[in-house]
Amino acid sequence: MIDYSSGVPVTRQVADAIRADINSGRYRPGAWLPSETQLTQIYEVGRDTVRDALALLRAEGRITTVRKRGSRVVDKPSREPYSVPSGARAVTRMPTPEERRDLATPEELREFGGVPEGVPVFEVAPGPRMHRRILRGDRVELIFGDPQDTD
Amino acid sequence: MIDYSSGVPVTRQVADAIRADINSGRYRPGAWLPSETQLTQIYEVGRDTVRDALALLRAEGRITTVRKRGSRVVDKPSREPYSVPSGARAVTRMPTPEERRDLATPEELREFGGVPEGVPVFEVAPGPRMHRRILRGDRVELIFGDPQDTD
DNA sequence: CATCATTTGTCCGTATGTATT
DNA sequence: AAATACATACGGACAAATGAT
Repeated sequence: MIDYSSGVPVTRQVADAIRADINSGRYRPGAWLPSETQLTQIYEVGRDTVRDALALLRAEGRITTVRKRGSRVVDKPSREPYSVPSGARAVTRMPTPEERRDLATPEELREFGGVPEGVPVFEVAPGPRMHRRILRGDRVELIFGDPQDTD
Repeated sequence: MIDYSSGVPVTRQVADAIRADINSGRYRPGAWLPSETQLTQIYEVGRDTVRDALALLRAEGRITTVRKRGSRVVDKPSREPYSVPSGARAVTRMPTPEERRDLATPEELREFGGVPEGVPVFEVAPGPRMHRRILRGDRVELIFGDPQDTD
C-alpha cells in the first residue's frame, strides 16, 4: 500500500488513500472515520503520519475533527446565490482567525472554535467605494449581474 | 506564554503566537522560520504541537514547508484582474490533488508536489453553457464588467 | 451517579534520508 | 568528503474529555 521508496511523502500517500476511500463511498459524508489508532493499523503507518494525513484532509475541507470524538467526512456544501453588480470585484483566500470566529455558527464555534478548516472566503467589493464583504466560500455562489436564467 | 488551563488547544495558541510574530514583522515574508526544534524551545511546547501549529499555518496559506529545509513565510500575493461577463457564476473551494498539480509552477511542483497548501481556487462558469475554468485564488481577482476604473 | 473504555491532544526518545555548509 | 541541520517517520506513554454501561 505504502511505497517508501517512491519519494512521495508517506503522509501524502496516506491522505491520498483515505481520500480515495472517501470518494469511493467507503467513508460516507457525515460518518465518522475510523479512529487514529485504527487508521494506523489499516494503512500500516505510525500515528504521526496518520495525524499529518488527517491534517491535510482538514486543510482540503474534506473532513472535520472534533477533540476526543474523531474525524468525520464533510457533506458537500449547498451554496446560495449571491448577486454582485457590475464593477464588483472579488478575491478568494483563507480566512483570518477573527473571520473564522465571526463567520461560524454557534455549533461550529463550540466544536471547532470557528469555521472549519479548509473553508475559504470571498472578499467582495461590490463597488469602487463600497465596503468589502466577507462571505463563506462554502455557503455562497457569486452571480455576476442578472441573477435569473441561471441554468 | 502558553495557557494550559484556558481550554483552547495548545496547538492553536502556538499557531496564534507564530502568526502574531509574522504579522508584527518578526518573521518576514520570504524568510525562513526557526526550525521546528527551535520553535519547541521558543514557545516551550513539544514537537508534535509545533508541527500541528505549522500545519495550521500552512492550511491558512501563511507559510510553506519544504522537506528537509524548513518553513518560510509566504509573500502577499499579487493578483491579476480576470474579467467575467454578466451572468457568470463563481464558487470558491480548496483544489483537488489533480488541480493542485495542474495549477502549480514547475518549481512548486518540485518543492511541494503542487500548489502550496492554503491556496483556494475559483471555479468560474463564464456562461450558462460555457466550460468551467479553474483559477488560482492567489493569482487572480475576479472583475465583473468593465476592467478599467478599478480604483 | 459512578465506572470504564475510547479518542484526540501532547510529550518524548530514536532513527533516517536529504540538503546545506 | 565530512559534518551538521532539518523535516519526516516510527514507537511508547500519559492526560483530559467524551460516551456508553
